[in-house]
Amino acid sequence: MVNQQFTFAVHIMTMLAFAGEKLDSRKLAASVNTNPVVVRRLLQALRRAGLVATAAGRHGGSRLTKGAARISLLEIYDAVEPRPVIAINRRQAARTCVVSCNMKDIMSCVAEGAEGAVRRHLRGINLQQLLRKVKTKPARTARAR
Amino acid sequence: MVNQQFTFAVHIMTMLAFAGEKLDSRKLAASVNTNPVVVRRLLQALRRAGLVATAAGRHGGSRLTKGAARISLLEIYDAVEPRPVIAINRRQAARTCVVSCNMKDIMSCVAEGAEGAVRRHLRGINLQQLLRKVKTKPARTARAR
DNA sequence: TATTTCTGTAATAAATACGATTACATTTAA
DNA sequence: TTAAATGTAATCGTATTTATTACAGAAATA
Repeated sequence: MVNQQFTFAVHIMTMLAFAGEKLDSRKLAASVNTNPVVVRRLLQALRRAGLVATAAGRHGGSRLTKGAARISLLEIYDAVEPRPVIAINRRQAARTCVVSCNMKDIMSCVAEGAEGAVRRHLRGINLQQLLRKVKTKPARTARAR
Repeated sequence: MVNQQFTFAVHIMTMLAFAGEKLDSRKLAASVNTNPVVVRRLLQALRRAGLVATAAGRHGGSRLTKGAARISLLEIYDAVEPRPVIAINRRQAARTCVVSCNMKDIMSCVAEGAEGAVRRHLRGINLQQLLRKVKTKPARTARAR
């Protein structure tokens, strides 16, 4: 299964931005269609990144710590620390093969470039932009697929 | 387990470019440090993309169909069809939640942008550039990690 | 032509990653 | 004090990925 933590986290953040008030993990989980514990784990990561604040106990829940316009998708991306965009071969190189010995460095360079490209893309998008797309489109127009 | 097909494929292609001659799946597998069958499956994908030609039978093996300078990493990327850079939530949306109903479209847009950024990056790198890095650096200077 | 050495590919096993769930201690409001 | 939340560890089930085995087919060569 593909790692969906980033998607889940963006969904959670969008929900919090849209609601503009404290939401508990049960409500967030219902929207994402997953388990509250999964949401709480992601909220923990978002909290560590300073993006949300959480109140424990009765009537607890989480809210954003700053305005949606000031939160970029890159911040969310870094908060959940997803796997690299391009995985490199982690196993031992074949010592007798020049190519094999150099592949790790070569692919690391390629992977870093790709990672940077994704990061630049995400840095250019903020939560408020996503919010506008939610408000623009009523729920009943949701497409299949 | 993380998908390493792209890394494996680039390694294979770099080997073929470096060798400049037909190599069999056993030799390629030794360099990548994996099983010959894994290599043959990747060669099948590369063959379908027209990047390599394979001879069956005794003294068989694979070689590049064109010069390293004319093969971009994007072609290799497309040949192995890796998973999307950013996975989107595939499950049902919560019909009563406006945000939930819009998230798939919103994230698809974000994911497509990220995919495009990676593709542009890979399009700008060709096999010959990787080859130069191999030739520049002798095997004994390979670093740990 | 028989043998050897490759490839192609299916089938299956093993390792790993991911998300779901259960459980329970802790916190806070009422 | 109780109810309703969070925090977090532990475990399970499933999906994904790679490794391995097995064997049929192809081509070179003795």
